[in-house]
Formats: sequence, structure tokens, C-alpha cells
Amino acid sequence: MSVKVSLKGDIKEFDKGTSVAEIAKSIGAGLYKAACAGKVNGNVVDLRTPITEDCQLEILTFSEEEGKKAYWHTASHVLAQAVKRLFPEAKLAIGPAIDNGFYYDIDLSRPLTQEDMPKIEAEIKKIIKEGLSIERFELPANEAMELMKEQNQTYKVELIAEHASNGEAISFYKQGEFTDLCAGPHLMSTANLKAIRLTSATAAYWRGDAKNKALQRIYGIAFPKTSELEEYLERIEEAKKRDHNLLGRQLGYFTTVDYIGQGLPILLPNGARVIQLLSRFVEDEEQRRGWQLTKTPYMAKSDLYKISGHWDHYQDGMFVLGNPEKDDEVFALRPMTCPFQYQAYLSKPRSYRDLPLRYNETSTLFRNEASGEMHGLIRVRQFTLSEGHLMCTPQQLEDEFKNCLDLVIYMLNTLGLYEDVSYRFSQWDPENREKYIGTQEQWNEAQGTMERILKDLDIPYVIGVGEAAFYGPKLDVQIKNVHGKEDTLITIQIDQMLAEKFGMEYVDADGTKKHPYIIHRSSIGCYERTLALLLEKYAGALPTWLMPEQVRVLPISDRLIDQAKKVEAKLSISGVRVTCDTRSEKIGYKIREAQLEKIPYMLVIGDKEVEEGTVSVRSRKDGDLGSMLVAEFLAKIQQEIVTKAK
RNA sequence: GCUACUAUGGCUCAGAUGGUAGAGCAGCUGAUUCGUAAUCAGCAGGUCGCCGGUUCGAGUCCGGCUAGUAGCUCCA
Repeated sequence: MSVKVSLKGDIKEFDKGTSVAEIAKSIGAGLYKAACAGKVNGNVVDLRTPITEDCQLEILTFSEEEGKKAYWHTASHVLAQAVKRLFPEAKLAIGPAIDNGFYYDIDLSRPLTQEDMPKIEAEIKKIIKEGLSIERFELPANEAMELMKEQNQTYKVELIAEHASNGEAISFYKQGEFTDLCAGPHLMSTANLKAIRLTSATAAYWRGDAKNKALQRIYGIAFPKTSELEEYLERIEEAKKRDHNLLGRQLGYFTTVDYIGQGLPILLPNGARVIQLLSRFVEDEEQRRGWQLTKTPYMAKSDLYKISGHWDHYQDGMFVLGNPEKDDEVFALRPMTCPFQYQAYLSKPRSYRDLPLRYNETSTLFRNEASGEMHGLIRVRQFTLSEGHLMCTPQQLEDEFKNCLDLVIYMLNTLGLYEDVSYRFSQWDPENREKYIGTQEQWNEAQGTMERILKDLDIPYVIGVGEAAFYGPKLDVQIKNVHGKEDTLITIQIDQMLAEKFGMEYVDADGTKKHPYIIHRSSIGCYERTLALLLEKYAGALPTWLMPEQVRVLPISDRLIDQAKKVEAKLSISGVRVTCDTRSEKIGYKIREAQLEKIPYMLVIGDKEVEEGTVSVRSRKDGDLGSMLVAEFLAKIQQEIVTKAK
């Protein structure tokens, strides 16, 4: 009995039951050694999988995404094995491959510290050297349960219990003395691993629930070549140099003060300037697109939040002024603008002719984040959001949603961040009903509408179950910081619940009263976070139109200060943000400082320039551009500013 | 909130085993007047995050708090 296997176009015959690994071996020893997993008719399989029928087969190596995952998954098992050897009492939880390496969550008698890492790494190297072959076996659920109970692996027992109901056998992988519950796939031997580095050890809750026990999570990364590992680590180090939390402080964008408090950054002149530029740009663009600016209070009585549902669903996140138990009147700082802008809608009776009604606001919000959440400018307790709420009829919803998305994409393109974002369709979690308002039907309808729109626009997205707002589904624009941590930059939400709660209505053409659909949306996100990501994206060298200081005039000697000042004045009067470095320093020194501050253009003024009425232009990215007339330079930089060139 | 780490002049960092603070850069003063990433010299600057404890003596050891960092949880 033989099977026909199509390998990259070639069809080869093998005995029925030949494993993927053996097929790889028949192609070449090199491929066999590099093989991480197989792909049969598009499905990723373990190398040990027997081929029992004609199929398309691909051998996956580390260069393929799924191959990498198998490689890292095996690395996580070796990590667990090493920890087990050093801490025999360790209980294993889960150890998956992730986008950048792998981790293993382990219950240990004590937390790990940085000193433990080299010891674990040394043990890992030993295990790799031992070249333990990795074997797969299956057990019926009850026997699997017994095996894990014997080893006192309570977390595994819990996992098996969940799988037991579907009647399938439970698979294990064994290498040397170490056996782990695992679906695979895995490499054939620990010897196939090469360069492993443990990157950090932190705590992580069992099953990601803060109510559960905190386990020790060890993160690591692995590569088939030492040089690749070194390159990776170097890349990480380079990325960290772009960290806004470092650059933003160094370059005078923001600072923090311990006695002001966590998550309450001071925006220094540079930071405040960029945010001013961004918000002007946003408000102008929104006006062009039919949005009307409102300015609403920063706080309200609890009564308002009781109507909106924030009091019941968001109180932990709010700064409440006063004691709800004792005081007659309790206020709270606003965590969102929605209920305030709705009052503008409610200020008079509305007709379908008024819709769509678009309100925008540059709105400062206050959210009482848990103390461990704050991070530079990315996660703070007071921030300013480019916010808006749009009231429309069901017929208008789709077009208006698309318009909102178009605005978002326009903003992202202008900032140069479009290529760095991904979309997340954030849905509710029906298992967790108490977190949300509204009925199953309302959620199905709102989510169905959003899904239809996204499909129609052909937007690629991932689904985030349980990521919805308490009042409706969201389309979140996600972005990663230099550490690879993902955050929401911008969001567009569909809400059909709050209009009803607030009694927002419009009189339709047929004379009946109806509740409008509401779109909650941001256009450029919150300014602090967007600034942070811009600083990281451009390593501090923001596009010229956004730079707090666009030009610095550098006289070569004190004799030329007057002339330099004239150039400064000429540019300044034309709206260019320019300064003049009048210190008695050498030109090389002045240039070095301007360069380190990422000033887009340095204008060197010497005798020659004064004589010719020119300036010697140096760009931060292209160096010396030679000399040109002041008017020429002005035209050049104005062009760059108007087009918002990146 | 949880786990780990960190906190020394404006910034970056030294200060084994507890004996009363040191450098570079920045700043100030003077000299230098210079052509595309650091001119030279001098001066000044710190109750070592805060509170408490141990000790004859604490930057150093212990506890608490505050803030910062990474991760978890939570979220724009």
C-alpha cells in the first residue's frame, strides 16, 4: 500500500503510514534536521504524523511562521524540564509559543529573580546537549488524568478535565524523564534546538484571571543559529532606544513628578506644542467633514452616570468626588464624553432632517486606572481624546461608519502610522453578561451590523471576545509599542443602547418617534498616546510639520549674530518655528546639539552667506544640502510643512 | 491591584564586606571667534526618593510608603 504525496509540485510515493519526519529525511538530511512541523493539505501537523492518504505536504522549518511556533513550543518544554530539574516541586501550567518566542507558566514555591535565569539557562543547555528524543503518546482521558495526578500536576488535571468530555484521547510528549500534556507539534529531539535565551521572569495569573493564583512566567526566545539570536537581541536593544518614555523625557516632551501622582505627566513645551498642532489639525479636518465642536463639563453629578450606566458598570474607573454613602450630592470626573454630548442632542427636539448630527470635542478625560497600569504617555489617568458622537438613522449608519473610518485612515496616513496598525473587532462576551447592558438581540444586531460593514469594506481584522464597551461593539485600531505591547490607538463604536437610556429621539418622516443609532469614535486617538507612538515611530525625529522647533539658525561667530537674527526673524514672520543659537560655541558643537535634538533644519550663517544673502542648509537626515537663498529655503520648508511630508 | 527590579547633584552613572559622597555631560565664569556631530581652564552644585527601625555610626542592613520600569490583570 502506498500513498502519493505532492511535495512542492513533485509527486512522490511512500509506504502508507510513513511519517512526515521520514518523508523529510528522504528528501535530505539537511531538511530533516531543520524540519519543525509539517503541513498536510494546509493543516499544521506534528512531524510524527503518519501519512495515510494521498495529500499535499509541506515541510515547515524555522523560516515559516508555523515552523517557528513548533520550534519555540519545544523550547518552552525544555524550559519547563529545566525548571523541573532545579525545582522538583514545580507545578506546570501552560507553555505556548507566542509571536516573539515562548513562555511557560509555572507554580513555584518562591518567585524567580534575575539570578535564577542563568541557572535555568545552563540547565536548558544541558538538556539540549543530552539530545533527548521527543516522543509522542496518547492516553484515554481517565488514564491521562491518573498520570498527571500521580505527578501532582494539578493544573494539568484541570486542563484534562475540560477536554475529557469530548471523548478524544489526550496527547503527551516525553523527552527523557520529562513528560508534558501537550497537543504539539514538536521537534524530534531537544538536540534540534540551538540558541535559547530567557528574557524575563514575571508573575502571571492562572488562566489570566486576577482572582486566581499568580504563577511565575518565564519568557524566552530561541533561534537555530546563535547569530540570529544575537541579531534579535540587538534589534530589541535598538528598539528600546526609541522608547518614548526615554526619548520623551530626554527631548523635553514630558516629565513626571512623584508627588503629583502616577499617570499624571507634565507636558513640557515640546509635548504641549505637538499636541496643540495635532488638535488644531484634527479640529479643522473634522469641521471640514461636517462635525460640530462642543465643549462640555469635566464633571457631573452621579445622576448623569446613573442614567448612562457608568455608575453601575464603570465606577471603579472613575474619580468620584464625595462619599456616595453620606453626601447628598456626589460628583465624578468624566471618564468619557458620551453622556455630556448627548445633552447637546437633547437640547431641543430633533427631526430626521437633523440627522446625521455629528458632534466632536477635544475632550479631557479622567480614568482611575489601577496603579500598576500606568506607562509613560501611553497609559495615564488624565488624557485628552479626539472624541466624537454621531447620531443617525439606521439607514445612515453604514455610510456614516464608513466616513468615520475614512477619517481615521486619513489621520493614520497623515501621521505615517497606517502601516503599523491592525484592526480588532471587539465583541461582547455572552458568558459574562453582567459586564454589559442590553439584550442578546440588541448585541446580535449591533455586532451583525458592524460585521456587515467590515466585510463590505473588506477590512482584515481579528475578533476580540470580551473586548467590547459595556454599551456596544467596537472596531479598534491597534498598534504596538517598542516593547511589542499592543494598545488601542483609535476606536469606532456602534451603540444602540444609550439613546434609549437617555431618551434621545427624533421624529421620522412618518411622524413616529425613534431612537437614533449612535457612533462613538475617535479620529486620531488620545493625544498623549498618539504622541508617544509618534515619538517611537520616528525615534524622536517627528515630521517637520509637527516638530516643536523646525529650524535653528547657527551663526559661525559672534560677529554674525545680527545677520543670523535677521534670518530668524524672516522665517519666524512666515510662521516657521525657528530659534537662533547665539552662544559663543564652535559651529560643530552647535550642529551636534541641534542634531541630537532632531531639529529638521540647521541654517549655518558665515561670512560667505551674509555676502551672498544665502543660508547654508543642513538637514537632520541628509546632512549638508549646500547654500540657497533664504526665500528658496523658506519655500522649501513651507512646502514640506503644508504637505505634512514624513 | 499582583510579581520582580530600580530610586545617589539638571542628565548618565561609580560608590566590595555599614565609618559620614565621586566622575563625565549639562550649568556658571573667563579665555577662544572658529565652516557642518563635542575648544580650553576654573567655579559652583547632593539633608543619597520619603518616613521609621537596627547600630556608637546607615547612601550601604531591615520595614513601610511614594515614584519609575517589565510582565500579568484591566483599558483610549
